[in-house]
Order: sequence, then structure tokens, then C-alpha cells
Amino acid sequence: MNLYELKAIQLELSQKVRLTPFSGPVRHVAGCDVSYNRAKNEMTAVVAVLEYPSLKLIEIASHTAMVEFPYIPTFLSFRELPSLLEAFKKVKIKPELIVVDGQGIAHPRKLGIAAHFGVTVGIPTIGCAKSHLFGKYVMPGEKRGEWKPLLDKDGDVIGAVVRTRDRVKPVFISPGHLIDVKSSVEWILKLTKGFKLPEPIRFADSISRRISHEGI
DNA sequence: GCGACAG
DNA sequence: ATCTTGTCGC
Repeated sequence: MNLYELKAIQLELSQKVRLTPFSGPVRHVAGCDVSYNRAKNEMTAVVAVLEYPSLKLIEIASHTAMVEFPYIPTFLSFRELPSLLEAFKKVKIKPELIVVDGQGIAHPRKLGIAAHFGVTVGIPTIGCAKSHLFGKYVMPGEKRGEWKPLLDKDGDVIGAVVRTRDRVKPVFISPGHLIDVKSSVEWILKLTKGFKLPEPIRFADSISRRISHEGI
């Protein structure tokens, strides 16, 4: 498999992405993240399931595996998705909405890891990234809730730069699958409680780090 | 050709 | 992502 073939896979899968308004109902929401243990050359993927709207953690599923694909910008899903899917198989309480750490369709071939995950499992997903990968934008205002659109080369809206906390760097939101930009922004704000990152991602992040570094 | 570049 | 201490601000 070379990068040209992987690009072809991304282009084909991106045709399956469906962008549609999403309002719920949501009883359970999950967060996905992956951490690495450099010394062991291992990665640990975690799916954290929270109850909504309480946002209390009710289930954790994880999967640890050897790293066998390098990090190449725009090909992140080929590195992290396999482990994430293994972890998701272990989840008993299937969520109605999933937030994935990374881009959704805000990607050169419209298939960031959140979109790839979404079309694979067939559940609504939102991509929530801590930094920019693709798309043009202007900085949103400094207040929580303010946001600006992420635009592709044709000027189409592919996501949003959202201020989830006053005067803190914004997050890059984009729909993964079965949701649209407007609903994605609304849900990310509902899932954010006093921190830059939404609660599902915060849980998945801290848990995956604890497992990969302490083996808990 | 050059710069940018999720995690 | 990870490596890393103290430190500035609310």
C-alpha cells in the first residue's frame, strides 16, 4: 500500500459521508482518543462513554497495540483507526453521538479520522481537533460560543473554529458523518464544561494517557 | 519550487 | 503525539 492507494481509499470512503442536521435524542455520548508509549512503541486507544446530559463517565473501553504505521499528515486514520475500532468493539453501551480527537471532513480529501470512523461504524461523529490542518478561516471573537466558518478552496463551509472558553485558543470542529456543521458546533458547546476541550475528549485523553504510561 | 502539515 | 519546570493569571 502506497500513499496513492491510500488516497484513493479516502476519496472513495468520503463519498459515503452524509451531512445532515442532528438534534438527538442523545442518552449517551462517547469520546475517542489515542495516546502513545514511545519506549514500548505502543499506542492505547480509548473510548469513553458518558451519560447525557449529566456528562458523567459510565463506561471505558480500551485497546493497546504496537504502532505499525507512521504519522503522516492527512493519513492519521491509517495509524490510529484500527486500534480505535478494536476499543469500540468492546463498548457495551452504544452511544448515539461520538466525538473523535481530530478532523472530520476538514481534510484535503474530506476524510479526517472522525469521518473515517463515522462511515465505518455508521454512527454520528464530530471531529474535534486542537489545531488546524485544512481550510481557510479568520479568528473568532474571544468569548466562549463565538465561532467562524472553516472554508475549503471553493468557499464551501467544511467546519468551524470555535471558542469553547473565554480567551483560550479555539478548537477546530468539523462534522464526521451523519451530522452537519451547525449541529456539530451546537453539540460541542453543549459538551464543553469549563475547559477548552469537550468532556468526552477530556476523559478519553486522560484515561488513554494513564493506561499507556502506567499500564492501569 | 515553497510553505503547511490533525496526532 | 511526546519530551519537560517553573510560572503567570484567574
